[in-house]
Amino acid sequence: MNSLNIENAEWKKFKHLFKQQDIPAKTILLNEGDIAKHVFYIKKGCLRIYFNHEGKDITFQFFFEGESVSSIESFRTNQPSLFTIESIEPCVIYSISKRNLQAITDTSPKIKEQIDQFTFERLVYYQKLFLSRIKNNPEKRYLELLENNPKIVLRVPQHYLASFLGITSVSLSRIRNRL
Amino acid sequence: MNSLNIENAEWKKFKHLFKQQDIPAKTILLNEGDIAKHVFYIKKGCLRIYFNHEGKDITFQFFFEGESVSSIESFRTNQPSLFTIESIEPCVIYSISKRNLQAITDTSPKIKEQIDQFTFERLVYYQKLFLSRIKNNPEKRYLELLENNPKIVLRVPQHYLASFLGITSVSLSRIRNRL
DNA sequence: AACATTTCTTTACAATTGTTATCGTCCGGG
DNA sequence: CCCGGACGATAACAATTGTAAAGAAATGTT
Repeated sequence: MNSLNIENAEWKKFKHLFKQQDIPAKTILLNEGDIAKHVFYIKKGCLRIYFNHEGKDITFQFFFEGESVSSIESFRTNQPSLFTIESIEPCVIYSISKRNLQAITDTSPKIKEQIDQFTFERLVYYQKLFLSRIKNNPEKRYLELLENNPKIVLRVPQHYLASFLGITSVSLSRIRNRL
Repeated sequence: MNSLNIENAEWKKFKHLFKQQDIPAKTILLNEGDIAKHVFYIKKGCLRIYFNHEGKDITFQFFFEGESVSSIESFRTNQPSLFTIESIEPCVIYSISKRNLQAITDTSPKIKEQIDQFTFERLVYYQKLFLSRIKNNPEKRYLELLENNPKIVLRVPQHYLASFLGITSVSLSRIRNRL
């Protein structure tokens, strides 16, 4: 899910079009309000995406090794991104420009197909997140996350996690305490 | 948004592949757990999609005239649908089978492109719903809905609306009373 | 090593929501 | 025309969450 594995044979042909970036923690790769012009692939480390709401940062997704990240709708529509992409840990990132990715999809229908599939999987992912919000209260969402994505719980600072779960870190503390 | 307008020139060529259905209120077009084999276009009326959670129906989207509906991920992946599609009012529906839609997309790259765009727009829609859940409390979500989609508020029974907003109908009553 | 910053926990209080139940209204079927 | 079910409003109480503040623990920096 949400993986666009660029480390297979089909992609290797285009490896020269990717630029490697070694970045420290808390580096911003895309700012909320800017137009996305790159797609990022995480070779090592983890990222979060968040937006500012009434002065507070709200984190709403995490990404790890082997996953690709972009403000997919900004990238595609040239509208300002709704969120910021930032590293949580020091990372090794492969980035590709829109122009170069376009060159690839024009050359390889197979890769275009992969990207459409990637887009589709994000649809399903957001649908599931949305359903999880509707179905469950914060405590259940936390337990669900523990079961389905323990690595997120283990690896990510707790206040980001709380934000992701839609609660305050105070409330998350209480939930953990109850269990 | 979420519109796949099948009433333009490109689609008219394939009109014979659609079947018209006149259905009363509370008719189920697709059952949760079944595999979606049709896409529905609403000529008249409105539909909701919902799933059962611990004995209760949870409504999570409404559709009106001019919109297309399917369990898009079930349709595409042949997995059981996560939700039921049901009419709220008496409706006139045009439905098309997967087989026939396949025939169309194989013939018309333009329509394939439209469907990919439709899929993409649903991605953005779910993302926005998800963000709305994160950002706003139920009262704000209600006000946001009033502003952005007043027709939903006016046209849909209140307990479906409450379910959609992620609250009980009791709580929605209170919110309306406060305003 | 010492200091500053960030992160996490805890407490007390206020506000919101859920639950359960009752009651009134509306609408459609018999 | 009456009756039953669906729908919406309201009340009382319990449970959960948010807010604000303070302090402890962990982390990073110089």
